[in-house]
Amino acid sequence: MLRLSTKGQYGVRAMFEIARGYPDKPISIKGIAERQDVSVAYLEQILNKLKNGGLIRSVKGPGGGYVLSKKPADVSISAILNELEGPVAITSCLDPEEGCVRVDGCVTYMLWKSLGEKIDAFLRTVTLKDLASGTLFKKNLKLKIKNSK
Amino acid sequence: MLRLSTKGQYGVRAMFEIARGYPDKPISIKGIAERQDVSVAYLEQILNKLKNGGLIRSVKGPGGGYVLSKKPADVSISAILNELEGPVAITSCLDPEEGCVRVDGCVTYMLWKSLGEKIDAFLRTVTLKDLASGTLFKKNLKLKIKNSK
DNA sequence: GAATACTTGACAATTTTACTAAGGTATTTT
DNA sequence: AAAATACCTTAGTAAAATTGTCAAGTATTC
Ligand code: FES
Ligand code: FES
Repeated sequence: MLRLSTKGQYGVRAMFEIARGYPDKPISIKGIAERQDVSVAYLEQILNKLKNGGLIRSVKGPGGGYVLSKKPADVSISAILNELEGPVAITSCLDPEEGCVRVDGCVTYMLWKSLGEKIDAFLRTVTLKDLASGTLFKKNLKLKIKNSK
Repeated sequence: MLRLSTKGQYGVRAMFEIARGYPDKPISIKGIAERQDVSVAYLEQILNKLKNGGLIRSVKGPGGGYVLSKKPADVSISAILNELEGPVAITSCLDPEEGCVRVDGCVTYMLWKSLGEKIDAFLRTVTLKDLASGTLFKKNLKLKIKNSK
């Protein structure tokens, strides 16, 4: 359950590739497609959204591609997914564009709200730099050791 | 993003209703349907799964319904969702029934794995008793006060 | 002007979701 | 025994979302 769409997944992987060229080497869609095994046409869609969201900028012509707008340490996974799929909203009741008439007195409202906040809080702490440096793996390892004690 | 299906949502709300009859008052599908605004036919499907998973047992005949197998404090949201929709698996790569050939060297694998673990850890801490007592709201409130300090 | 590479919008196949329908079984009450 | 209550099980289905593809652009460089 709670599956993330491929668009979100591919988007993060594409952003990781683009981060590798920061700050001055544009990364082409073709290059990303090859290294991450995703079709060029699909990536076009995804990168376009990220560009409109201001996370990356594009360089046309030969040698062109995409470049990160901010340094990798300042681009969180939350920001990427937010642009591609909107904010975390476990239920339609929590979606700013939908809402729910039962909110008052609904026993599960706070549950899904809290969960959503926890998820986003985590995603805000992880950046493209973390992906590149493997920080996440180390963090996770530390947690496990702590828990098994 | 990361929407939970209505099946999972309704399932939790149904379990909350059933918890109210614990330990000896069976709650009928019809009653749940009325109080939670969900169709009887759909609930039948959902409760059947929960029954097969051993979370509830059924009492047939007039005055019958469903009863929790364990006390509310011992039934976590994680257990309910697990039965209805399987374990948390942010990507197909993390799904025990699917997997992924790219796992080695994939920079996002640990990211989705960690997120999934965090989500499940949270859902394991929340029980039906918490829903009924509003514990969650208080917990959340405390967190907010702490963070705003 | 030829090659490279991003841009945009439409569209189609597939899968998942969110149910409905219908007939059956078990239990209790009268 | 019969009627009423309530769970049990499978099948089907319409709508929505997902997961892409396709084609015809525009801009830049060499
Ligand atoms: S059903 Fe919408 S808030 Fe609970
Ligand atoms: S793509 Fe499957 S593990 Fe990264």
